[in-house]
Amino acid sequence: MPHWLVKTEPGEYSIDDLQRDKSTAWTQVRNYQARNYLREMKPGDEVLIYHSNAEPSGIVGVGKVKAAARPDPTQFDKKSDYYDPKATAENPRWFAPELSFGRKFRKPVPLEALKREESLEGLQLLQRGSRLSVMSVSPAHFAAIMKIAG
DNA sequence: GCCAACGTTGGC
DNA sequence: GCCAACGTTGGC
Repeated sequence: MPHWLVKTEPGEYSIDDLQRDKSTAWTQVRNYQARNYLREMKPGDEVLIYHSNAEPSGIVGVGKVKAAARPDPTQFDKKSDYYDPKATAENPRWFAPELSFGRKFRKPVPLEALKREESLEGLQLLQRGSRLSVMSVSPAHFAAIMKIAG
């Protein structure tokens, strides 16, 4: 079973917001590689939640895919910053799965700590210049992160 | 199809 | 706020 990691800026939408909402449509992703990962997500898949531009940035908890990706409604909303004039109802470009809250780590695992872990070598998040906001995580890396988080 | 210019991400 | 590293756009 694949595992995933999604980034979010806590000022925009934090894991606390997800906990409050119980689940949310993971909208507003506008990058093709990330989009492709979102479309691969299946109900039950586990998803690490990462806070970027945070103090400190790091993995703060875990959620679960509740429903596979459907067209992201923000692409059709002319008033949205995420409106995409090239997207149509027949041919949507962007997709959003429904993610549900799982648990919040007692202590976040900061990026600094992730970098120090030999067991996390090769993790996409840690690759130079990696800016992807959605990525896959190998079972071994996922297990290692859960172990660090306690 | 190349590539310069521009925009964005995200750590620091 | 800076800036490296990418991604995207658009002229040619």
